[in-house]
Amino acid sequence: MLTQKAKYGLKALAVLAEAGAAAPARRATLPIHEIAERARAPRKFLEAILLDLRRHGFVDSLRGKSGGYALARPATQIALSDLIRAIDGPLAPIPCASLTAYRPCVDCAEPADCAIRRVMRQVRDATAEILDGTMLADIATPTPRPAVTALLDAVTERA
Amino acid sequence: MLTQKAKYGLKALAVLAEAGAAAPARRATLPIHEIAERARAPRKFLEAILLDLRRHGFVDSLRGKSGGYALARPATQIALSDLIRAIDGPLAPIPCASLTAYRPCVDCAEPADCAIRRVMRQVRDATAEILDGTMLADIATPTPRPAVTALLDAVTERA
DNA sequence: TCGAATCCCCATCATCCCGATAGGGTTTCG
DNA sequence: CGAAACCCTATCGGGATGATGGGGATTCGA
Repeated sequence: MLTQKAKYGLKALAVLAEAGAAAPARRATLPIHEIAERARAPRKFLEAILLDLRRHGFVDSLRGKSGGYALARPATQIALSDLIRAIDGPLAPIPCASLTAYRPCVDCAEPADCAIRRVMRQVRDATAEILDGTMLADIATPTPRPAVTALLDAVTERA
Repeated sequence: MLTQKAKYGLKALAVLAEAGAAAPARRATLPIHEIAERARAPRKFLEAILLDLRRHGFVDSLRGKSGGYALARPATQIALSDLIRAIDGPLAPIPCASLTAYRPCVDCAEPADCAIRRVMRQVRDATAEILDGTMLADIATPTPRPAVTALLDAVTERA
């Protein structure tokens, strides 16, 4: 399960990406109350999340009046997988199926023989492939055009 | 995350499937202490899980002396996806991306426009495809043959 | 220089889930 | 009858989750 925290984090950074796309000249810096409003996230809670994302190097912060948060890198270079890992931890359904944070199971005799691990590794790989390939820029909607998004949705709906 | 509960459940049913494969004549019925031992699961905890799986129709139980649990259907007809859904709930990372248990997000304006939902739907679909296609029989090891499993593992390892 | 806006940090909180155990009731076989 | 098994309910500690509050530090702009 994606936690609410990670979801707010994604939405917040998407907001930043959108603001950046609107004014490509310099990096958009938004104060937290504005991010919170646009992302529909509780202000105080979001604050903790953004602090965390700053420590992880996803955003830069500017203190003092007219301060705020900005993306540390271009939105085309921030993969959702990294973001989610930073907030929620490994993508794999179980630790023994993780590549980035492998930990053996206590209740399994031979990890190499474990069929469950093998299946969960497949799930992890499939998930990682999607999330590695989806950048922040891909989920930031420059300006929502109803006709296009409805069409796109119909396609994904069918899958 | 796959809960420990679901993992024990999978392992327990795999044990049942293995016992059934060893003696294909009639369905194997094993007492819980034996299942617990082979699956390396705490006996009492497993009891609650198997009770639950019975209510969901995955296993039949026999009461009284020389009783036990048996698969309600052939192991080739029980998909991991159904098992996991029964114990852990929806496969989708977020409720609004679930097919079998859709619930709209409170913090999203237009579900149809939500890019996060779209990505998570992809993840869900990929996960479901793997788990729908993997049957209990696929994770039950009839008799472990080290050479073969090592080879298989090398393949999945590379992925 | 002052003050307001902002980020920064810590502590706390209620609630729920997770993993597990205890104890006793009911059924059935031998 | 009695032993072995399933069945059910209650409980419990610990940790994660989703927040909120208060107050300190920093900086811009008037």
